[in-house]
Amino acid sequence: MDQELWPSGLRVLVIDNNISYLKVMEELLIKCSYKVTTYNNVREAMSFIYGNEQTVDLIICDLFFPTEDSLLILQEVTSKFGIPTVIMSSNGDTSTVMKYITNGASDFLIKPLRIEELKNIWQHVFRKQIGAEHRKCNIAQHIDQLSYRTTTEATATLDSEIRENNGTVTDILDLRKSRLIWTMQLHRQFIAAVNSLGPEKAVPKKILEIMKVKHLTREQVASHLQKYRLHLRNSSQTLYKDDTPSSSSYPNNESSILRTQLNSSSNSLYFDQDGCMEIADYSLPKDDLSSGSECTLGERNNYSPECFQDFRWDSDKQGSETTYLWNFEAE
DNA sequence: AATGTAATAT
DNA sequence: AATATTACAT
Repeated sequence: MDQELWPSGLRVLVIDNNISYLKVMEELLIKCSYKVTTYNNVREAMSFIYGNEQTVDLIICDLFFPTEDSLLILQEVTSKFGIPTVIMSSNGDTSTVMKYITNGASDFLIKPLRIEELKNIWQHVFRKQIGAEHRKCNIAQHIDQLSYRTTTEATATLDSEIRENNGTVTDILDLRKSRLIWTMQLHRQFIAAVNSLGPEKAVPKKILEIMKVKHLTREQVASHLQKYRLHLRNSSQTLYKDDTPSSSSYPNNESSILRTQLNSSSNSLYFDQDGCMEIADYSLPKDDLSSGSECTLGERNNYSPECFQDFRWDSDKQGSETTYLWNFEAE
């Protein structure tokens, strides 16, 4: 339920003149399941923002001491577009922090940043959303067990903001109604798992293990399997125009399976750029978080992270493009 | 305890 | 329309 929500896909823009530190930041943010864009200078970053102000949810900007360009970002971008901006610096003396905070920074973080600090930066997006009605914030959503308390707080805050503004902010995101989308890639993996198990042995739990997709639940696989078998029955019926049911309970004809694979692969949508294959570092079980044992990213993961995918969907893409279509109900 | 199925909900 | 959830049987 609520404790399983995580704002995956939050689009973070990082600006730092140190390119190697940009890499570090990128890795950390990706581990948080955020989408990352990086720039090593303020000028290019600014021009990017001006063309893409709807696609940036949060800015993390280094404190460029000599020129104070970061102040410029704050005053221009933050106030103009309402994009929350976090300043980071290795120098954290109070007067500096004060200056940036009073100029609109959402937070001031001291380098080097740990992932624990970056995990929670999404909160700034929620807090800042008031008055940002012109922005379309299509944030991909999915499930995680992290930040139980803060997540519920933030969604509660969001709720009240939506009520106050009466719909102007409703397109921000509602973390509570996220659903898995069976992309063709996901479906292919599902099919591969089913086929490798064989029609008799393909049961949700085994399929789930073979697929190795993070956050995918047994129930989701079961639901998909149910529909998949419906699909098989239906297509085998139309194939043979069969009024005499075959001896086996499930039509195990390879042709329908094959056709399914062909159909899906004919729509060759490989998703390399938008992170559907993104590897995230999450642990799996949902248990009682009130027990006080806070889960850190990856610390309870029995599996090596790189063999897992993470399912996500990008709301920029319309579902019809990525969703697997059952051919028996086409049209 | 996990699964299959159908019905129902979102 | 697609996915999630539920209820019940196995």
